[in-house]
Amino acid sequence: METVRPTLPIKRPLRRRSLHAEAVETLREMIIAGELAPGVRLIEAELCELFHISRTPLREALRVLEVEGLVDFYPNRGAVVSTISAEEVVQQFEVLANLERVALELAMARMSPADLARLNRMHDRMIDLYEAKQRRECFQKDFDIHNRIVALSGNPVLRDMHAGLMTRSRRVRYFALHSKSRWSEAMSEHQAFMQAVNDKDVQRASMLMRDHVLRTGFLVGEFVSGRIDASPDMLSLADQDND
Amino acid sequence: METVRPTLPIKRPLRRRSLHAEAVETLREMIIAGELAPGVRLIEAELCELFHISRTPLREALRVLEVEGLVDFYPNRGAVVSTISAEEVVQQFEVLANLERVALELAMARMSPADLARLNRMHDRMIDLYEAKQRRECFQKDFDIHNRIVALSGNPVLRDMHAGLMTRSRRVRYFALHSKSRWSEAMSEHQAFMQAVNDKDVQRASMLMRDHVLRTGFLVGEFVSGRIDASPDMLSLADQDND
DNA sequence: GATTGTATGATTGTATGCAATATGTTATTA
DNA sequence: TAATAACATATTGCATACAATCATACAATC
Repeated sequence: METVRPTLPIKRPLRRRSLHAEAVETLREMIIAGELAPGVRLIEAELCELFHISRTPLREALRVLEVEGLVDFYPNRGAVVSTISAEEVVQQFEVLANLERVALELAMARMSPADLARLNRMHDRMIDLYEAKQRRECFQKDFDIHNRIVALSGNPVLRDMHAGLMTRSRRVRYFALHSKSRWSEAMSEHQAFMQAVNDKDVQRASMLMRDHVLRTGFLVGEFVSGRIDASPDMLSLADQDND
Repeated sequence: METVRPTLPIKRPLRRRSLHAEAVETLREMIIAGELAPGVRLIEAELCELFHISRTPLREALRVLEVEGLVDFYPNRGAVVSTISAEEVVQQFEVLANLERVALELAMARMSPADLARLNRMHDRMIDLYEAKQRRECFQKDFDIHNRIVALSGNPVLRDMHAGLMTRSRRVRYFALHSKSRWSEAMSEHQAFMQAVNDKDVQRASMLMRDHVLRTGFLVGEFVSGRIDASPDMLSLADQDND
């Protein structure tokens, strides 16, 4: 029999992360933020200089982003930030909508009363922010609520899949709430499915959730395809930067 | 008006693929086939020698497989073939089941009568193979039917996501049909949802599909966790190799 | 004038070498 | 003897160098 030695609790993350991992993260953020716009060529030498790393870890980072769908490779000609067509946006949101629908079904079956109470608080807080016209914070809370519901599904595979799809569509997602009318519409939809959640009406709640996300996707798709353009109705998130 | 010149048909791919892409594909197949078992250490130098390539493209390949979930990296200590816990199997199948449920809903809304006819033919063929005890072929047809339904959803994003999840779970999936009783049960479930499909009962069909896949996942999970082991009921696919 | 051939520079694809880190073994000390 | 230290080895992380490929410009040809 072996002596049971006390081991260190868990390997401390505290590790200097690898250069390629840093590069992945930074590039991903730059792409999502639009700092690297769709279609932009990613020339290895330039990025190497920017990050002060060599091509080896940089190339590994680009491969990762390729699998994630943020970068397209053209053999022997390099990488570009992937473009998203309106069609693909709609397809992504169709999947996203159904993932969230399923997530809500699972969440309603699994979450505790405390979880539900917290979700209601998040929702109420979002409505407050809406009424206070705190657009940026409201937008963030909306985002948090969706992610929270996915987390409450209790399925990490589902969560990861959802997160991956969100990453790919986040670049264009904020378009959806650029219109005041859509904003209020979205709030109503949230009200509706939260009502169903509290009524324990799984069928109704999950359908309302799906349709809510589908509607968002439809509008984002319209925007991307240029059928909706800047109008007096538009409001920018940027003009809230000074708070 | 321009003269209509005969143009070359379509852009031929005809490109020599890169070493890293070849490595990804080969390694992926080796892992899925179980040739590289879960937990096996992947030492770069060894794989380089095996493939006759240098470490640079090999490392890129490993990064891709990491994102795909087939390989785990331990910083400064290398890569191993990822292991799948019973818990994760169940989670994967829970998502897979719901993706196929959604796929069937969409497919039923979108597919043509010809598509439906073809699906019915595939199903009938599978049943024939089952009754002829052509296990390997029946298994393959089952697989094809599921993939066909996902394709009929008309959503490439959904298709890719499904394919990715299938890749990760395919390593253990064949366990599911190792039992004769499960095999016949699975055929009944196929019969049932195909009946609902032909009845245009979307709700019923999609639920039957989901439950069919969930049940498969449950059994695979039991198998992986060791609660089901080799029994007289088991039948191997291998003993059909000589056909 | 449009097409084809050729040269040049830019960029990617791959191989290799060195430094950093982890693991295992032996020596040392309390 | 148990713990620690010191060293040796194996392996990864990264940087660099070279080869292959592509884009562009310009000359040659019909």
